[in-house]
Amino acid sequence: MQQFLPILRRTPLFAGVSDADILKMLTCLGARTLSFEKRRIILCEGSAPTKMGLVLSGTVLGERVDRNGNRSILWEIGAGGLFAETFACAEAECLPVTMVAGERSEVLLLDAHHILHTCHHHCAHHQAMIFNLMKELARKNMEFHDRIEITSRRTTREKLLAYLDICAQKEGKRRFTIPFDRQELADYLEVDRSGLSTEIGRLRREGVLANRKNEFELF
Amino acid sequence: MQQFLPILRRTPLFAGVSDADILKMLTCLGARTLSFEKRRIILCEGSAPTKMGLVLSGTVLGERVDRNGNRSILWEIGAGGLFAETFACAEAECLPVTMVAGERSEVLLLDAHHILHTCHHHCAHHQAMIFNLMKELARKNMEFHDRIEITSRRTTREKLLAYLDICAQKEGKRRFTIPFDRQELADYLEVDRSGLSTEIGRLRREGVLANRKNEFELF
DNA sequence: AAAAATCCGTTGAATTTTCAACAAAAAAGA
DNA sequence: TCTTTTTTGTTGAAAATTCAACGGATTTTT
Repeated sequence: MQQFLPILRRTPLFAGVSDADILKMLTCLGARTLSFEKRRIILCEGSAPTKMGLVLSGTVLGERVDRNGNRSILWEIGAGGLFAETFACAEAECLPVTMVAGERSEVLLLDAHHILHTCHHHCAHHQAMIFNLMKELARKNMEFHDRIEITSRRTTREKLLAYLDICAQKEGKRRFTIPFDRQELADYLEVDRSGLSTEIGRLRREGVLANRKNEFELF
Repeated sequence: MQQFLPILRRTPLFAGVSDADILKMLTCLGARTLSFEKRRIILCEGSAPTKMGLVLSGTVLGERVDRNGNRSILWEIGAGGLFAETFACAEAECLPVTMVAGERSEVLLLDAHHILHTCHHHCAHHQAMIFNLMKELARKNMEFHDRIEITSRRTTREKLLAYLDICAQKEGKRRFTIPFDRQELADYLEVDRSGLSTEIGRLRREGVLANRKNEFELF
């Protein structure tokens, strides 16, 4: 596990915990690392949320598919990010989403039970971890607001512009690369892919933006 | 505050705390009760999230309005429910939503600072409260999934049916009363009000459901 | 380097939503 | 009770989305 310490240190879950203690806690939490190829399922909708995950490398997508086959992407989680912590903390009956690797990725899976129910060895850190989890849950909750800011718009054009605005804001530049391909972007915005392509073309012709593949620039 | 104990006891924030301790904590948390007429703003978008709220009676709606004047309703919170805890816990810069009274309501406002940063008097309960908050944040987070299950659908008809299905499931009956009027329901589903009315009429004619005002029955 | 698979942009037709306006019904107020 | 206000249902026209299909471009695999 040693090799992952640089990432684990910067993780919300272990904020303020020393390296030595992180390693101790990992065994206590039943941590194990796993690798996944692109598109492979990490946690499957309907399964019991007994584990939460931590992205060591690559990216993980949270998605769901409705009966009509429309996929929605809920999160895109990069290295250092947590996933499935919500369902573990809520002690939900079954996962309402599927977590898949967005690219070749390594993840750490932790036993949720050991996080929620105090153990005897590391109680001092346990309280810190609960606090960290609370902060992280609040942050995740806020993230939904960005998504609602986007998906509540009525037209493809407005959704796309709202999304790009938020990206530019987060990046601090008017030029940035988005982490989605076209289909994934459509599934994140909850619109039709072809309509999205059309709209991007239109905005480009209107001089509102420029793009080459996933690299966008707003004018 | 005595008169509100029956509600406060059943509140997620004070789960497992004795009546006497609840009362002690209320003063520690700078609690004060306020009354609001229907439609009155309780917390305003853009203000600093220094307080979180607890519904003592009535209902509170969380909403936001985009530049085109489309309102989205994010939550409908009944007696005993918490609100604005996310922004307090995330220590956000400003509120991204507005909380308004859905009807004549009484609410308790608590200083967020005192919840996140330990005080000397009630540390034992403080830890319990952090844990309760974590659970509540996770639950709120899960609630978003119901809303996404609804708003990710592409048509008004599908959104409405998804919503009614979830209502029926929660209620455990095929007959139930929804907490929204037509405009509010449209703003929750993020569709056009007139289109929603048309769709309800169509579903009624097709024999899929029956309704009288806000009382629905699914067949 | 060639072949296969995937991704992306475009198009047109069908479906659906939105918007504005209006009237009936219901609720609130005088 | 009567009046006023608010809510709800309807309609038709304009706008937007979805869907299916296709070809070219790019990437991956062999």
